[in-house]
Amino acid sequence: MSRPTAHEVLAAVLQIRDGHLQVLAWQRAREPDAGRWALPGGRLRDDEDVEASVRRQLAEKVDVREIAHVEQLAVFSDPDRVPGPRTVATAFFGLVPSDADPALPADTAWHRLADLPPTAFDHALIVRDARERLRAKLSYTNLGFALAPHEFTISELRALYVGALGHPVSATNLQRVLTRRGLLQPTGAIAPPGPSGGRPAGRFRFTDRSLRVTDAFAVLRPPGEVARSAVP
Amino acid sequence: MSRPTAHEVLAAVLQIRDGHLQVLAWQRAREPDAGRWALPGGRLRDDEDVEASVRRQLAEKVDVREIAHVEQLAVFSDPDRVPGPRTVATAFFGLVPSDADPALPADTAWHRLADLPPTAFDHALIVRDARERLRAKLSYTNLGFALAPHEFTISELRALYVGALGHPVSATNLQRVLTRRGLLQPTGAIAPPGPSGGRPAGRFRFTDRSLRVTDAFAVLRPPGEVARSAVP
DNA sequence: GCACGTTTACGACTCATAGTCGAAAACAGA
DNA sequence: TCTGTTTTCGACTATGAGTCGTAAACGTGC
Repeated sequence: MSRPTAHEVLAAVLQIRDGHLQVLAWQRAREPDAGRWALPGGRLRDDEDVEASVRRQLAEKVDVREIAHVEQLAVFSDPDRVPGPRTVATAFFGLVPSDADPALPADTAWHRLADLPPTAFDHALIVRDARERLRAKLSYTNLGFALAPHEFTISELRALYVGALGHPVSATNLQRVLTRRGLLQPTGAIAPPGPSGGRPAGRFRFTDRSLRVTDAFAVLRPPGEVARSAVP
Repeated sequence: MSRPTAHEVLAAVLQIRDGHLQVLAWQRAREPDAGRWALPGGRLRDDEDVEASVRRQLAEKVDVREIAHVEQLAVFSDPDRVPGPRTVATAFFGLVPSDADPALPADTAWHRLADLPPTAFDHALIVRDARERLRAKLSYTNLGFALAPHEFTISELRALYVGALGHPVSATNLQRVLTRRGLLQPTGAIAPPGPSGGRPAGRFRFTDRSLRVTDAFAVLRPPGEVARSAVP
């Protein structure tokens, strides 16, 4: 009754580079959509689930050890989303810390989201969803850890948040809020001052490098709890 | 290279009934997993995307007009999640307002999440994810609208939140927070008092019956904005 | 060395939001 | 009319967040 339906995975891997949010893409050499930029991914194999599949396929483009966070985004299943056999895609979103600069194949490059070249198929939708997910989760999780190096100064962290959110962020409040919620720790180390001098900045790290959600509505959390629960 | 992979959709439809969170399920008559309870769903057709598919298949179990909210949950893709041909499932989660009591087929019934009968395949995982999604979204969205009737008293609304969250909720704070964020409106109407008397309660409604997110980290929203953005 | 510009750190003040408590209002039933 | 119930609403307090200003710690040029 049905023609064969393939299943693929795709990943929008984001990183703050040069203060701007960028996405990893490769340029298609063959039709359809030759010359356009596509997200890493490919067909789901019989012996792997979608998480394993996206990690395997990302490994073909970058050193997966550089990827600090990967999560499911959504399913894209429009019957005509790609030409040829019907293909349902599970989209993922990944984050690479700003200090990583993984080696890339010749056809692969980073592109600013604000200045994206022509993209293949419906991949621009996936990139848009990934950006929205990132912006939302920065607000109620510790997801900043996946954008930041292991150690950083508050100024550096602020620059990452500005790049990801696209609007000014107060360094004082950022530090206070993250500290109060127990997400941030001073390392004791001191960063060397910049070229134009200035007081040397203290270095910090995130206490957790796995996703944690913080509170929203205080009313709606169990009474007496501090509301800081881990997420699998 | 690959054996055929089917794609199905499944939905965990939740409702607060008798003050408890319940899920819609039907009892399988045939093997595999005969006698166990399964979520509504079925195979994805060639001409529909997953959203259309889940709505079509839910319509076989309930009046879809009663379903106030549906959203994607996650993909379940373990190669052995079901016996037989490999099947990747896109799981959804749906909400039915507490005043709806849709007619159900003979094999279909509501079950309390706290007291779930044996479930088929990996459907218990989907139910668990749905509950977690509901609890989280109640805290930073207006998702309560999908649990509540069009009009309700604060006490009724509080009971719904208690049922969904599983812990006590302050009626005063619930009203104040929802009102402050512009999610709640008094209708002017007055509800009749209960059997044991008491002051008649004012009736309220949600200003929006589509999903809206409210703020989390105030630091991380654009300066000067009230942070109340619609979500598609 | 010393003044100057620069950058970070941090305390002080103020406003907004949330948690708690208790009194008053509005009903039913005896 | 009195009592018990339920809802409503104000007052008070605690905490979190926004803003500002000043001090600390550097490099540079004189």
